[in-house]
Formats: sequence, structure tokens, C-alpha cells
Amino acid sequence: MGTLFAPLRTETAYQQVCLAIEDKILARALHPGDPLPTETELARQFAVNRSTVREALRALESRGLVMRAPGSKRLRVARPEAAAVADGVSHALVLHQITFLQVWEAMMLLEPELAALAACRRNAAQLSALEAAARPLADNPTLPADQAVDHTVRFFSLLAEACGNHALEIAAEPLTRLLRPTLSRMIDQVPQARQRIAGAQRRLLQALARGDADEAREWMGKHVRDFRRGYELAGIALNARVETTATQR
Amino acid sequence: MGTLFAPLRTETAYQQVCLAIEDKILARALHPGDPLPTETELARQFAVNRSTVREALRALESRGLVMRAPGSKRLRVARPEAAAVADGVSHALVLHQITFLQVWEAMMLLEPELAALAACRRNAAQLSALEAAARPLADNPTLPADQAVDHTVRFFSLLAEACGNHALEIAAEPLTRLLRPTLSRMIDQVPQARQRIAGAQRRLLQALARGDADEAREWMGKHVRDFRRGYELAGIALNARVETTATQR
DNA sequence: ATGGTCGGATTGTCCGACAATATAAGACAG
DNA sequence: CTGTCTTATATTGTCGGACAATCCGACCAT
Repeated sequence: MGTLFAPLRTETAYQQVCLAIEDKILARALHPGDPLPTETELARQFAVNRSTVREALRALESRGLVMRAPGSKRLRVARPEAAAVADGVSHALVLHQITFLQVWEAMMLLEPELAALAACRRNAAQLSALEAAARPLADNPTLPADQAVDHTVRFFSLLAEACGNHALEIAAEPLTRLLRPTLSRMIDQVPQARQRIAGAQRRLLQALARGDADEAREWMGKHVRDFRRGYELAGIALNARVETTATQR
Repeated sequence: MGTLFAPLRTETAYQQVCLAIEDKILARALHPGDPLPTETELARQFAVNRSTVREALRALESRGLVMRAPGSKRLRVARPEAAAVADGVSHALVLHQITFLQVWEAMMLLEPELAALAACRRNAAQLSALEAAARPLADNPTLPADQAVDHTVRFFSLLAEACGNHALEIAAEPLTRLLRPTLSRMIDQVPQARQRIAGAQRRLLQALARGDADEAREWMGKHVRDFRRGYELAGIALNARVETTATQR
């Protein structure tokens, strides 16, 4: 077993540049919001060609470690937002051929506790944002499926945000995202789906407003369980691989 | 509130190329393992310069959607491995200034259930891999802290792998990774830490071997709770921001 | 302060080049 | 025919330079 030599890694120039900048960001030598030096300046400092720097920057950019403010040219140090991270994770899950059942199992585990935490920690703004997200579906029982899905998914995201734990928020976000593609089919084919969702959201909101963690957990459990039943009713195989819609960003 | 216009997005060429390839991969038009066309060929097809293609490829590469086999020139379609995804997530969490307490809270939620699932679903190979990971620490109560950390973390990873749910595995991996940097400090300063860890792992293994989900959940709960106590004993502030070690890849 | 003009700086994209080396093709011995 | 060696070709990594578009800052006039 004791291998004497490890396969030696010769890192290309753009990888080294990428790692160097990444390390500086993670070590907080560069703070989110700070403008990055210009490409020519970086090329000068690393003593490489501008093209090489650019390749490194594209790698950092795609991971959300650097971003540019909308309508701006300059790259700035950033921290990857939940949405960006979730994107990467959900892509990985799709390619790993995750089944709906696995996604559901993970949601069953996370979401109720997440709701319980949110009941204790949500602030007023988050609560009203959640109420706003629930309203369209509650007011209009014949909302087009697309919009119903949007609001359902958004409700989950807002709730995760309200739970006061970024780690859990980021863990949960990809799951709801994977729900989306099949959800509209389900909502279309199961007549009572909209009403069940609206009902669960209403009870959840009441629990959140009261700060009743147990009640919130309870209803989120019912809510997530409903999805599974809905899929069964809609005839969607539970062991079908989850798909993905076109990249949302 | 009602903004009339949305900020219009003009996507640059390399972004379009990147998205085009990404879509093809996610839609399974390109399968993992398939070799990608050469850069010149891609440049021809997209009718852009090779430099532009390269920038797109670097973005895909950094997200693990394409990789090159070691010692190979050609890029191949790949699926992001758990390790790669966890890397991105943990970086995000670090930059979001997650506290140890939040990481611990998330682990408290995930790990016991994950252990329970693993008890039901682990196969023989996974079990023996777990045993092998636990052995060094069990045999040698004075193992250097670094190695003790390695094996502790590895045990978590293997357990996640054995739970039979990729979604949960990928959700849990970043958490244990965030544990690592501070863990060696804790193990060094708390004399009984090694023994507690080894004991918990032993009981967990027994439960896993028997397929006893409840027992596994129970002991994983104790195990994770121990970390918190260990941190308190070591005088590590629970609301300290988690850090990151140099990139591991 | 607001709005308009202008020049320099910066990025996005292109072109062409070359060394290093992986890959494929061919030659050759067993 | 199979396996190994040699050679030629293709491909990538990196470089240098170029140019249009456009963002930024300064300067100016109201």
C-alpha cells in the first residue's frame, strides 16, 4: 500500500493564478466588494500574459468568487450567493442521476426543522416577505401552473433564508430547485394541489407569526409529504431521475 | 414598486459558449466521459476565436462539468464530484462568515439521520471502509492531531457516502470540511477527545453492522454533541467564524 | 447639484505564433 | 499477428499584439 511517490501535479499558469487569487480571497486579504486589479495589472504582477489572467478570472467568476456590478466593467471580489451555489449543486445532483425520491427524502429531513428554526428566528421583514409570496396562490385558486410553481418554490427559499442559518439555507436551496421542473406537471394534473399548497402555506404562516416551532415543523412535514402524494397521484414515477430546466441566473 | 423595465442582459460571447455547452451536458446530449471537441473545432462551430472558447472552457472546468483525465490533453465531459461541489459550498460558507455554531447546528440536524439511513442501506464494502477509517484512531490513542482529524473527517465522508442518498451526501460534505481547520486545535487541547471520538465511532460501527438505525442515530447524536462540548472545553468561541485551510483538491 | 462633452483606461474579442507533448500512424522485430 | 519503437500530426498552453466598444472620471456649462 505504501506508495513511495504521489502523482506529481504540474499546475498550469492559469490554475496557479486562479489559486493565488482564490487563496487571497478566502484568507480575507481581499474583501467582498473590493475591486480586483485590472487584467493588465494582474498580468504584470504574475508576469504572465493577459490571456492567461483572463482564463483564471473566468474560473473564479463562474464560481461566484468575483463578480461585476451590473453595467460595470471592473471585476470585484464577491461572495458566492446562495442562488449561485445552489446552481452548481443542483447541476451536480442532476448529473448524478438523483431520483425524485432522494430529493424528497432530503427535503423531508431538512425542511421541517428549517421551518421550526424559522419560527423562532424570523424577523418581521422576512415574515411579511413570506406572506407576500403566499398571497397570489391563496387569492387565486386558478393561477397558471408556472406562476404557482414560482410562488411555491419562492416560499421555500424565503423560509430557508428566515431560518437564520446560512449553512442550512444553502443546503436546502438546491433541493427546491430540483423540484421545479416536475412540479408544474404535478400541479397541472392534480386538481387539489394548488389548494393543498395554499393551505399548508397558510398554516405555516400562522405558526411562523406566532413563533410556534412545533406547529411549523408539523405543517412543513405535511406540506412536503403532500408533494410525494401529489407525484404519485400525477403518475410521476418516484424513482425517475430529476431533470433540470435551462440555467436560471 | 412596479418597475417597468428589467435590466437588460447582454451576454458576452464566452458566456454564450459556456451556457451552450452546459445546456448540452445537462440535457444529457453529452454524456460524462465523452470527449469534448477540440478547442479549434469548437471555435469553428461557434464561429468565435479559440481564446473565447478557452475562457468558456475554464468556466466549465472550474465547476467540474468538464475534466481532463490525469496526464491527458483532451477535455472530457464529467459530472462534478462530491468533493468538488463541497469545495464550492464550503468556500461560500466561509465567505458568508458562518459561525461554528451554525455548522454544528446543521450537522446536528443532518448527521444523525444520515447515520440512521446508512445503518439500513450500507453495503459490505462501505462498512469495511468505515471500519478501516476508524481503526487507526482506535488502535493508537496518541495519534498526532493531524492524522486524528483526517480520520475523523474521513469517517463522516464515508458515512455520508453509505447513506444511499447523493443529495444528503453532498449536503453534508461541506459541513465536515468546515470542521477540519479548528478540529486539530480542539483535539490537541482536550485530552479525552481522541478517546471520545474513537468510542463513538466504535459504537456507530456496531450499530451499522447490525443495521440498527435507532442506535446509529443515537450515537451519531452523541458524537456530534461531543464536538460542541470539546470546542467549549478547548475555549474556542462557538460564535467564531469558521475559517478555511488552503484549497484541497 | 444637474446634465453634457471628451479623453483615457479597461474589457471583449480577434489574429497569429510557437514550444511542449499527447495521440495517431506507420515501421519493424518477434 | 502482436507488441514495441519511431515518427508525424494534432492539440493545448502561453505568448505578443491589435482594435472596437464602452465604462469612468474629469471637466465644463447651466
